[in-house]
Amino acid sequence: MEKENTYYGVKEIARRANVSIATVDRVIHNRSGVSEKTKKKINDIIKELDYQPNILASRLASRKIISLAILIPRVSEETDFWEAPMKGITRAEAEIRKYGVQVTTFYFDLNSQESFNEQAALILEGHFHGVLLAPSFIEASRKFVHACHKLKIPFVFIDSDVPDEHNLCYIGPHLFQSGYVGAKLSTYRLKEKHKVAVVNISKETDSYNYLQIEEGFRSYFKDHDLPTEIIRVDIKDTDSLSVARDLTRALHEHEDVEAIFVTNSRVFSVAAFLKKSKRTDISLIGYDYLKENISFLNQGLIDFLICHKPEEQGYRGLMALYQRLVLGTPVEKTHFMPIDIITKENQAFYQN
Amino acid sequence: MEKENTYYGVKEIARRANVSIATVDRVIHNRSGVSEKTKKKINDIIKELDYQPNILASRLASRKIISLAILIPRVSEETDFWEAPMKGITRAEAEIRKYGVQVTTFYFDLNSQESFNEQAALILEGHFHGVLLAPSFIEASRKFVHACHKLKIPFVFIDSDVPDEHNLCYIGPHLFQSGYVGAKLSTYRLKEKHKVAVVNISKETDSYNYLQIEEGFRSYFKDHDLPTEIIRVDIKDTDSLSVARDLTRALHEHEDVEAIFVTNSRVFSVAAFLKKSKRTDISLIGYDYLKENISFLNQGLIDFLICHKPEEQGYRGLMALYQRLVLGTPVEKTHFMPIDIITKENQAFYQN
DNA sequence: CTGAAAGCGCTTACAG
DNA sequence: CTGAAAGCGCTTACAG
Repeated sequence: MEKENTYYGVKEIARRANVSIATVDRVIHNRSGVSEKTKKKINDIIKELDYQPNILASRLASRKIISLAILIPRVSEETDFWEAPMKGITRAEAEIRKYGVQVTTFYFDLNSQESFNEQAALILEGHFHGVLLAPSFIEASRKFVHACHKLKIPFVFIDSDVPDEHNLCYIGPHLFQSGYVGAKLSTYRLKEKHKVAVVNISKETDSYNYLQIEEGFRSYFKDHDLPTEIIRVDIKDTDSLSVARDLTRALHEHEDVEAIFVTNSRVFSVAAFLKKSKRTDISLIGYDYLKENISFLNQGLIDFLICHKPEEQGYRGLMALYQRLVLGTPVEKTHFMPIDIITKENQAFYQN
Repeated sequence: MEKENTYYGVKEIARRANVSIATVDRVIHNRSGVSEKTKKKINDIIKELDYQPNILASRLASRKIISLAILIPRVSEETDFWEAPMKGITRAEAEIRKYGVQVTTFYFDLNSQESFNEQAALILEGHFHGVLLAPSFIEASRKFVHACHKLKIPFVFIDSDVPDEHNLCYIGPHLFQSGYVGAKLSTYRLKEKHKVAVVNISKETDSYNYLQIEEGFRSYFKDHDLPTEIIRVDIKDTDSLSVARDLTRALHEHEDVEAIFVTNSRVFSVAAFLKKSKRTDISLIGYDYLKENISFLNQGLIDFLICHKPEEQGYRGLMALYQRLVLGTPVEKTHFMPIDIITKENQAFYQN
């Protein structure tokens, strides 16, 4: 019950260095206006005492606001995937608000690179202290983060990565390995024919992300010397009618497809198609814990969903900026999310 | 950049109520010595202003230490499962230490109920403000938590539950459903014979926990009208020799077992046996992300591991006490952990 | 280059 | 039953 830790604070440092606490504060925060001599003296004492600043006191005393910007896709009618990261962001915000952190969210339209650029420009004008973004448009994101880097604004990627940038960190899936897991799950109900389809439903079917996933997917079959034939179906129009049309054609050409792997969360539209066309013989694997997907999972039309904890991505992304800007502690450059496997049986307890 | 929130604190409440902040403080903390009249006046203002106390300031000003006790199994040579919850506990402790929380851990021996009772008695003497425990011995735990309840010490269960107690909350798996998932995973490589074995390796093979898991396991086959025959193997001596001996006997009696489901983390000893006896035809499912288990998973001897985030259980368990004792916010009575499915392919990114 | 003093929003004796 | 004052460990103008 007694307080064992003989805690040393700025006061004790000041006493030992024969200076005022204001000077100690200057040294702690690397502010200018301290002679090299006293600076060294104070730093030595800090080291000796293994001084740990009290963030509570620090944030309480400082009325400085730290403002962060979020740049993510708007939730569309097509998919509410981005609700989950937003939920994580909101949760993190609630936790760090009391430390004087303020968050502003900017939404762009996944179908419009222009909207991304517009919002990015707004952020640049806003003099934020840090940025969290989903770099859905790679080249546009590159330009934007270069500007951030010039302004010394730290930025964090979630959901997908842009390699070789000066980002504070990346928080999201290891896409190749995720595709690899998808392949494994696709093999469970394979029979003699061994034909599977990779289905891409997206305006940008050859974006870096999808290519990574597909590469992982194909590698699994190679690594295991499986005779499986892999066909690829690209569906650029994401509405359900187009999906049904394109799938009808593909399955007509390849009658003996036994499994379909959808590379993103739009697997529900494939499930709906399979249901309508009574093709429950085909096993179906896709992404993300969306209400629609879970419904098809429970109906047995989707066999597996893979999920990368989108909510946690948002949460951790914001906390990484907080760590950097408020606590000043180091942040790991890459944080891969788990590749969670969701089935009908375990879905009820899944945590995004 | 500007501070938008017009924040009202005790000072403003005091001003409006025409009292001192000391009196406001008394009302906020429900301390005695305030007339009903002023109490009501202050409470009304608090409601009107939607006053949210600033925990930073509160913990900074208060030099009160909150001491918590942990009662969990010691890590044994047989299994290092309990390292994970401990890691979570340590992480939570680091986070809340600055709020004046102090944690003391008491270890008991999973093979000795006596050691549990001894440690429990020590905790009762220690005047702790809260307790986190793994109720491995149900009856002994019942007695202990009754004593806690009498002393008004809140307590939290992790890993397994003791129903109908006055616990603050339970954080752990839904055991029935976990067995259900285990059953599903056991069916993947089933062929014509359809015979599976449930293997219990524990001193207490009919503890409540294992029974729950087994019930879930059996229910899956019933629910799906599968003709599967389920045999049960109880192994009371947990060393590898005994396991090998008992398994040899069981597999001799039942030559056509196609899958083995081990109800706890000791699946590695079954894997070792299968490896030695070259029975890679048998598919193997078990529990927990232990080094040894992962090794066998990677060798292909274990097909699936189920995991309930033991580290998170420890973390959340401690945070629940913190929530109750420091923040005073409500805590959910039951928090089921996800039932995670781990394979060779996704294990590298698993988060305990 | 340095320091004295006020203040952040609370809690805690102490006095009445 | 109530209040004045000191203090928690910092930061922030301001003065020199």
